[in-house]
Amino acid sequence: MGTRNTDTRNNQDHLCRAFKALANPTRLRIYQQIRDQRSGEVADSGCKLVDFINSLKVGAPTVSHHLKELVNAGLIEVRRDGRFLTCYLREDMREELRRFWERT
Amino acid sequence: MGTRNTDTRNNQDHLCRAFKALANPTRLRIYQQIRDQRSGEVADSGCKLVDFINSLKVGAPTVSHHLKELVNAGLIEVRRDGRFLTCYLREDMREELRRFWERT
DNA sequence: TTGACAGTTCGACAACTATCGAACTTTAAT
DNA sequence: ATTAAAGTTCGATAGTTGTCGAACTGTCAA
Repeated sequence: MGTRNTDTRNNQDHLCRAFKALANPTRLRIYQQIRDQRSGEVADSGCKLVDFINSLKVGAPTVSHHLKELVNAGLIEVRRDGRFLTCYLREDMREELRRFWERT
Repeated sequence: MGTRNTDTRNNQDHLCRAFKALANPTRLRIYQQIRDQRSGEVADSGCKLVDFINSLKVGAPTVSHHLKELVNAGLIEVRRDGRFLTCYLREDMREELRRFWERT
């Protein structure tokens, strides 16, 4: 014992937190944009946070907050690139979620 | 115009509502149980609501509420079968979500 | 028809969330 | 050194959500 169904339970929480992060329209948009911009012409391009702030209709503090939620859920990661924050997709998480929705 | 990006937008909302429905541990459990019990030995078996009420650690009103959320999100459907409510997975929705997580 | 079980509706309440403006920090350009 | 832009932190507020108990509505079996 000790291990019990810890794996299953953690996995549940894991998935649940991911779904929660995507359960908000603004965050879902941000996530999709990061996902879709990846594999653009410039390799390793990513999305700049400032572009989200300028394009979305919510303020900078709100975008900052949402981004943190996505990071905490393990869906994306953020790196400083000169003056800007750039967002990258976490492929491992994406793969995990893909597996959840796989056909039986 | 008229059509605009209505499709994309609706799709967004659609997905968002699905993720929201799965963003709660109890609801995620219910969904997974329905999904996993489907294709059991007895064809068209489904899960009875009463079993959820007895196995989960939340009360009947709460289970009732959660089930409605899953139905409203289009993830499952519910039919009366004699004295019991039985839950079935909505394969169309599952397919839509599978596509969302597909590899690029 | 009565009783028991299955499930819903309602009102309440605590906890959580999205958003904002204001004030702050950090980074780089001049 | 100044300045400007990028981003964060804080406190407040309005709205949403999960849960419950109590009271209600079926639905079947005896």
